[in-house]
Amino acid sequence: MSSIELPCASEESRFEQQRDRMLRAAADCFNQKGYSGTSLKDVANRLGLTDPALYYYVRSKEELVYLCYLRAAEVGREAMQLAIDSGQDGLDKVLRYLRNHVDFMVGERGPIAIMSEVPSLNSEHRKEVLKLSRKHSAAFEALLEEGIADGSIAPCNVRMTGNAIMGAVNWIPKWYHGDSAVAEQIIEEFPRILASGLRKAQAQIIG
Amino acid sequence: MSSIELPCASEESRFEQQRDRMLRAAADCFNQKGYSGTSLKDVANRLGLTDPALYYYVRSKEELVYLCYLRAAEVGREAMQLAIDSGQDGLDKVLRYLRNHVDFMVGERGPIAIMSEVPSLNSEHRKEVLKLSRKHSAAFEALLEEGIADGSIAPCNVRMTGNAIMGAVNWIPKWYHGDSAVAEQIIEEFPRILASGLRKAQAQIIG
DNA sequence: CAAAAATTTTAATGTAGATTAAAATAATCC
DNA sequence: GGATTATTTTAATCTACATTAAAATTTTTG
Repeated sequence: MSSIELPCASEESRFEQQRDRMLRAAADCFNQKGYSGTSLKDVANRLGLTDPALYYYVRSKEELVYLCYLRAAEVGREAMQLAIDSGQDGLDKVLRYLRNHVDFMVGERGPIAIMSEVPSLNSEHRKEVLKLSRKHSAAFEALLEEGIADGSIAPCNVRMTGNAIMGAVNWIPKWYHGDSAVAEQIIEEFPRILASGLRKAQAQIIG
Repeated sequence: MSSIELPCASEESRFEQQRDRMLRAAADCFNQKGYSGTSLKDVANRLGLTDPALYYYVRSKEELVYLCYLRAAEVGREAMQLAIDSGQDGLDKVLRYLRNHVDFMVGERGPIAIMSEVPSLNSEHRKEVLKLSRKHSAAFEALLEEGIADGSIAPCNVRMTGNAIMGAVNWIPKWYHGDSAVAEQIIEEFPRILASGLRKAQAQIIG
């Protein structure tokens, strides 16, 4: 109730916004130049800042990486939740999750940092990130189980299958560099290939 | 012409052997502790050496990484060649390649370094590694094309499909840590899932 | 517009870890 | 076994960042 602009919940504070810009710049640097190849200066410069300015937003480079990974985990979680909420059967949810996640990665939520340097996080941060990561894997495996139970997905080793698919997804930032035409191809082809596989359907005897 | 033991081609020199041990130790460290998280001391200690000893085998840490990546590329190339030589149709070659590559990664040729830090290589090394990498991708895509042509693989966007599958494979060292029971599961499940996909085969009308 | 708070800068410090040099040990060879 | 070569070590640099401190600027607010 007012003409006064209070930093209401719906509108992020300038601080939050800047910090998010920073995290995305950092994610982009890490993905493109590698972790050891990107200095705080690189990240700062991309924002038109000088390196010490970043310390207004994070305590350390370690925390910068940590926050990038938290952000990555959060995006994955959202993609998952959306899929769970809107999907029909197990397979449909899996495919929706894939589409959502890829959509986020290559779209306005990206870039998202590849979690290549989890081991260099400090013990506390590492534990938390690993926990989120495992939780996400478990959720994905649960979708697979669901699909197997409801008959939409063929029986499989869900652990390995999950690893395979998550690997394909996690690797995307390695080769995707912002070309939106390619983004569409990813979104089109990934769910298709993972759902149907390479093998050409044959006229087959159903046992 | 002699009873003198020349370091013949078939038997690697002690130097070569030690160097290879070093590269594998380094790959393992990089995969497990991350690039920035592993110092030369870490690698050296794992071999029962002290850090400066490594400089007898490589000029620099950069070269160490470079050699790890060359080795990774070579293993991939061998897996590919083996598959090309022994496979029947396109799909069969693809699956053999997958099996071979995974076999190597988790077996006596491993561990193999994830190529996470290509961007931190110097310009010359980076170019060479990228060239090998692209060559390998191209070879894989060629197998897909072959399969599509001979009818063993369903038509697809080979670029994206290749990226997806290579991603799944490249990510393995992130979560595989030497458990041989798991190794068997990988070898069993990866080719299956990538060939057949998630979807449960339905009784279908063949168009 | 002045004062307070927020944000960024310039300049200085610190340090881990890569690298080098020189010496020591171990292996090889005649 | 003594000399030569190969390998590793200890001890000493060197440097690229990350980080901190203090000052300057910009933004907000009453």
